[in-house]
Amino acid sequence: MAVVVTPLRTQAAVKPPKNTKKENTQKQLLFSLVVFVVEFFKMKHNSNVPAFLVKLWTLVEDADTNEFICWSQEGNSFLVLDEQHFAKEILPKFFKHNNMASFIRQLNMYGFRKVMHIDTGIVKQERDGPVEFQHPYFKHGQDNLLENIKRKVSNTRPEDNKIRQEDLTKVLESVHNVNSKQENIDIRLGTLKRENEALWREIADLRKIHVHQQQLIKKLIHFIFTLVQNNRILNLKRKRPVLMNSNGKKSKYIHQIYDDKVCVEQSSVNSLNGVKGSEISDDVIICDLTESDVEVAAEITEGSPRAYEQADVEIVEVELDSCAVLPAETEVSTTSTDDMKQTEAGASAAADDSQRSSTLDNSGPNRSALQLNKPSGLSLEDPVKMMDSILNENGAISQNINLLGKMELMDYLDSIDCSLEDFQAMLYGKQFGMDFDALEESVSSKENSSQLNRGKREEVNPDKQLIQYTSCPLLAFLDGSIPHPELDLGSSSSSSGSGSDSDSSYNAHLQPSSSPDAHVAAEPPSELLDTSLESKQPSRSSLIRLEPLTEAEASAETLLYLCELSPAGAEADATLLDRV
Amino acid sequence: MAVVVTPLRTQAAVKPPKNTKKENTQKQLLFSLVVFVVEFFKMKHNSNVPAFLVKLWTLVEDADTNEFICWSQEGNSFLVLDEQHFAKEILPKFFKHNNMASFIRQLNMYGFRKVMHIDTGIVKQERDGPVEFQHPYFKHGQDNLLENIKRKVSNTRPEDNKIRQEDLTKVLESVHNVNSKQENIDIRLGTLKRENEALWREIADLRKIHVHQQQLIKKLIHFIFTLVQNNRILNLKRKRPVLMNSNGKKSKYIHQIYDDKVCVEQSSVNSLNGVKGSEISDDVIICDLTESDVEVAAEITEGSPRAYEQADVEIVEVELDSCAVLPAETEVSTTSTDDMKQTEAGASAAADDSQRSSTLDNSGPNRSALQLNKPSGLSLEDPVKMMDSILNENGAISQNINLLGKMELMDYLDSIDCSLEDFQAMLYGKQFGMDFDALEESVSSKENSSQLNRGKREEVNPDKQLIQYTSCPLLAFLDGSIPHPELDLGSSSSSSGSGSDSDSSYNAHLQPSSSPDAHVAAEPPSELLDTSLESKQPSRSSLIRLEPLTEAEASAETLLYLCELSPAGAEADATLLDRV
DNA sequence: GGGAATATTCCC
DNA sequence: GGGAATATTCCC
Repeated sequence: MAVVVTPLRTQAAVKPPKNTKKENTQKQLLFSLVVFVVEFFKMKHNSNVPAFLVKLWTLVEDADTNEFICWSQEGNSFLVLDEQHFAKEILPKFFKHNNMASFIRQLNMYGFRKVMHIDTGIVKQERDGPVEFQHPYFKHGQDNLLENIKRKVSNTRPEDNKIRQEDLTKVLESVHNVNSKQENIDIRLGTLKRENEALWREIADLRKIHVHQQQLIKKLIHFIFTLVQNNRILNLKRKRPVLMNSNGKKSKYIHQIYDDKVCVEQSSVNSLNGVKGSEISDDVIICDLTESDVEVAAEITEGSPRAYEQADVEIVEVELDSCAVLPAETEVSTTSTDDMKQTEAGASAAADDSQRSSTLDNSGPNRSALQLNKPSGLSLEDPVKMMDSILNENGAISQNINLLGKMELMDYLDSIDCSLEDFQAMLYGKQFGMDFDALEESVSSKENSSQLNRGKREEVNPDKQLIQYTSCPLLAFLDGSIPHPELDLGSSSSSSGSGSDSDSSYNAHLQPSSSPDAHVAAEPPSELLDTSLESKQPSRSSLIRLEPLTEAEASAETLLYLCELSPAGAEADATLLDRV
Repeated sequence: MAVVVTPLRTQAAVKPPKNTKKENTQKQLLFSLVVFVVEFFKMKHNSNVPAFLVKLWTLVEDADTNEFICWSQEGNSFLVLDEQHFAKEILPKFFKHNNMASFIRQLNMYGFRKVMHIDTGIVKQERDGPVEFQHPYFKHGQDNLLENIKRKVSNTRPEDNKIRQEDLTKVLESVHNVNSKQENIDIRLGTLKRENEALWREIADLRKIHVHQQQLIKKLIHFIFTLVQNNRILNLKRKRPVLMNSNGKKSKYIHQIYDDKVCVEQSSVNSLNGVKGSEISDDVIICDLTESDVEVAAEITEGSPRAYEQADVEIVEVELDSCAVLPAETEVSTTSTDDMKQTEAGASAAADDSQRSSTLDNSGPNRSALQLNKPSGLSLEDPVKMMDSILNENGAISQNINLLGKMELMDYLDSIDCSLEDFQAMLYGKQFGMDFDALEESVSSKENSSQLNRGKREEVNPDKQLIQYTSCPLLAFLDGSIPHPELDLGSSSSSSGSGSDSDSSYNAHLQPSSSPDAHVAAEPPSELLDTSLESKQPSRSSLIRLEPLTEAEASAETLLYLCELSPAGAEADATLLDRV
């Protein structure tokens, strides 16, 4: 199959045809003219106006083709009059095709719009009728505007890219958001972790304190129990010989105790003599005593035993702070109870028939004393008063004591006195060899973490501040129980009382709930610690080392042992208790 | 300017030219043939082989053009022999141009490669020499392969898109990663938050316990102090009349105390008689006593005061667990000390000249007793032994007691006995009205959070389990101090002792450090709580309500007050202490 | 009118 | 050889 195609065409664009044989003279001339026009135009406007626009401009301007294509009347659009002939005869002279569609496609490509005539537009859409195209920058006589006409760059791709770009931007934006969120969360996580560690540390501290305190309480109560036992043995000794000496009172008390209740009856109020001033709060009457008053009182108390008129007994109680005698500020509290308790089955059975021969009364009508008046039932009262009342109940029981040998009694009293003083001295003598630097360090680290908490973000409740507790319950106790260290230090001569914080300061930290609310775990910590942020707990190490360690250190270490009783020790203790 | 271009060209592609005037017959024929070939080819292969490939195939196959373009010898490539003539004479018949460059551009566009001849390639690159092109699917006689030849789609855009797509995929991937990370972190954050809340709750609990315990300790020691004071007053009363009765021993002790130390000297070891069995641990000798032994001992103790041969004194101490007399299991410990302490300046000054008339000894060579041998200095010893020693020191002081009026002494002893028994009854009588359901609830919530901890991620240390402490220190104390509830319940007749956990179980939870290590805060919690995870703390509420509340509840509430002393109450207490 | 593939040209 | 702009064709 031999196919020979002879296209007789010209280069419509810039370059002259190379060695085209058999081109006739006319065509070569026309071609040269087109080339010249395009090149001239480009030179004239010094711009890269696309070949299509130059050719179109030339075509419309050319008067020779006005019967097929020409300017409109106003000169802002052009008309194609004979579409068929224009495509087949005119187009090939300028373009590489003879298709009106391709020509229109190019027009559209450069932003030309077909001018729609309202009258003819919809009705006839006449075939072979003239078609009109316009472009804002394609105007008669203004070829300088041509350079503003831009061919549409493939509409899809850039738009697509733009959309993609926008998507990408959004995605990147969200990534950045997520990243910053994550950083925030990381920071919070770190803060929480640090807080958690601090919490665990504090819990460890508190647990140790708890154990210490438990052991201490155990020992204290054990101590008291032992006193009771000693007392009981003495009671046994003194009660057996006097079984027949009965007035019915003793057995009554024993029955009361058998019912295993404590029933404190109304106390009697004694008159006050020689009292310089008094504070009255509820049932408590507190009297200021001068030194002479105390001496008078002591002399009165020193007097020989006198007859006790009342069925209920009263006893003088002198409270002394930290083993020091402060004559000018001595409080003497007096109360009376008629209650007695007996918990020991065997002893009570043995003592069932024993009687109380008489009641003792150490307080006279002219005694200088503080008096505590207890309400009946003694429930739900001020604990201080309660404790005082318990203490004062001691006086209510001193009945059958005269049946015991005087030597034995004095022996026992002295033994109690001695051991109590030992104990007291140990408590106030010296503090423990705790590592207070470590405590301070932990305090400062907690402060750092709290600063982090405040500086960074919400949700970290600044109220959730950690409070450094002293890891030694006895220390804390002393802090709470010695209101005025200077007074204490100045007055205590026998015990090396360590300086300590004021009671109020400590309480401000602890924020103890003032009501006996049982819902301990239900309360959010922030409520518990509302005001604890403001007050800073002063370092205790300086207080601890105020006085050099002396021989009393041995006692201190002993007490430390009391507080840090090992499980083995506790079990040994339990075994002891078990076998008693 | 009139430009007339007359392109004489043919439609190289499919469609026949429409109404092209002045096309000669030959050209129309050729055009028809090309169209036929292309359409025939498409029909034959039923595929859309691009026009360029069909035209090229036709051109190479056509024998008439073999002098310009033809197959190679092997038939897997084609040769363009006369490039100049081929471009100007042959190309226009098939394409809309007469440029060899455009032809080669199309070849490259479809993946054709120029065949480089090694001998001629670099050396001459001869002009007008034949050029050879090949394509794997452009082979002589195999037109069916043509459909495998694909025009390169604009390399830039799809690649660009592909790259963009890859980037987008990566970005989305990272976003997903970040999101999942964030979810994980959120979970951990939630876990940490819950843990934190639990920790805060526990800290609140522990702080309350701490406060409770502190108040309890305060009250206990206050109680003991008051006993001391009472004792001291009695001592004052009994000592003043006997100032001249001196043997020098008393002043020695007073001086020791003035140096504010506790110095316990070596105790004497007494012989053991009538002992059924003995446990020896360190310095402690624990003896099992039969009931008859105790009775014997009691009878011996009940005997009339005898002469005390030793300078140091010994006293019998009987420890009883929870107020119950267990005659078969009574432990009697005996120690001797020569130490006495006096912390009260005024009292000591007044008593400076007082003397110890004699020493008391309750232990005979044939006494059935437990004996505690204390080392000198009594430092760093077992706290149990320490406490025992303190208690036993009570015996060391019972000297001048016989100088006091017998009535007074008995009165005081009974008062102490009564108050102690009251206290004891209160401790064992009834527990507080705490909200134990709330406690249990918090326990279960903590278990939930711990399960979360284990199920989710690393870093959440499973050892960091929270332990529910009883919020009542006295409860905890009772738990720890009553090893065998059934024994206790069975034996204690007077006090309503509440059932409790065994001592060992409780200790397993607390994990108290067995060494007096002062670095409390430095230890990680996991070490503290190593074994505490496994054991579950049984609910205490059932134990608490074992017995209905009786009249003793009043005492219990009183003790509750003791434990929950309000700051105001503490200050009132402090004021009292201050003024004493 | 315009999307899309191919074609042609221009340029590196 | 190939990127890129423009041109042409095809198609919706």
